[in-house]
Amino acid sequence: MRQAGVAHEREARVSETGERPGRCSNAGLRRATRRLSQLYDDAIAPSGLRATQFGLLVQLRDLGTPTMGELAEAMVMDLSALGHTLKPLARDGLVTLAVDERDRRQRRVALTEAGRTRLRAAAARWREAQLRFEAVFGREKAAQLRALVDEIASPGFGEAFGRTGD
Amino acid sequence: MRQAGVAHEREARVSETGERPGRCSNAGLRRATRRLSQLYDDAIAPSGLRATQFGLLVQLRDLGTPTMGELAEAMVMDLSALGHTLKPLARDGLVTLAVDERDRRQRRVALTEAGRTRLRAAAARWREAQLRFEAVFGREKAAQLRALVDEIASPGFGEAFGRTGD
DNA sequence: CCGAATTGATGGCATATGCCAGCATTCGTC
DNA sequence: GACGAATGCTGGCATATGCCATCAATTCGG
Repeated sequence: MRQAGVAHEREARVSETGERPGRCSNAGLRRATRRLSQLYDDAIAPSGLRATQFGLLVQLRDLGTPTMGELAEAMVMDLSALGHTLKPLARDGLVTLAVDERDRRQRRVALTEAGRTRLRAAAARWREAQLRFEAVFGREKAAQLRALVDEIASPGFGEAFGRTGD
Repeated sequence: MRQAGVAHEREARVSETGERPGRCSNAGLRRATRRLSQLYDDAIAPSGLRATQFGLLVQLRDLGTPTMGELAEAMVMDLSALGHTLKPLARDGLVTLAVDERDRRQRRVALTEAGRTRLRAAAARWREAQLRFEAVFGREKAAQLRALVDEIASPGFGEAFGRTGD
């Protein structure tokens, strides 16, 4: 029952245009992400992968042998962040980085056999977590949520918002 | 490097029960969070706060002088993670940690005047980002999204999902 | 009141993420 | 073909997060 009565205090000062923003979408998303990551992590951890790493490997499997840049874009992740994130996976022999001979600036990322094996093991646990989530939250709402976040993650959204950096 | 026969494999093995989980909700949420955090960060950064810190300070303002545990729960954050996150804020004099005299195990977190000032400055920028997000994404969908993530972040959800750790 | 169990927070370690400053490589141009 | 601009990635630094081991303080039994 805690955070029920705090909503009104900051409504007062946003009256000129009538545009009253709701609570922070970003903060809400982060909270939900922390919770959900913990739930998926608990489920996947025994396989030796974090939920985040699992997601990365899935994306990698789907893309084949993308360059770091391509993978970063697909993950909606900063290039350097991707590099850091790949390090423990490379160290453990789940992925490899290889210079692209066509363009030696680029690195091609690839799943190793060990990576595929690990991914399969994690996938079984992931599926349980996913089904459980959909059961508890509701398949309908889960689908709605995915549609909404996918739109935000889509390349077009960033530009529409006014990204100047790309 | 073989990669044939990878795409269909996950379709094939989920037929027994007919429950075919969709794409990973967790991964989707993370992608969206990265994107949105970047957008809010870009907007808020000039005030000297990260979007995450801003959210934390807002929560702190709303709670008053909670203990670390209370604040962590409200943020859906691990207690130690909260401790780490507070460190730069305390270092910069935006928040204080004080032993609770009633129970000396507990630390009470509080916003300093500098913290309130910084928060106000950031809030102006936040509001622009928030309005822009709602304009681009749609107020309706933004509201839907917040409702969905708030439910996931709510205390009840974690338990319903089968939290064993609490 | 003492010692054991419990609770609240910290410190160490590891991953997750992002920004910026290089470095290497390629591309374009003259 | 040399040179400067553009591109792709790595490394250093800082925050974001979480787990576990530990320490400190409180509570509980007896």
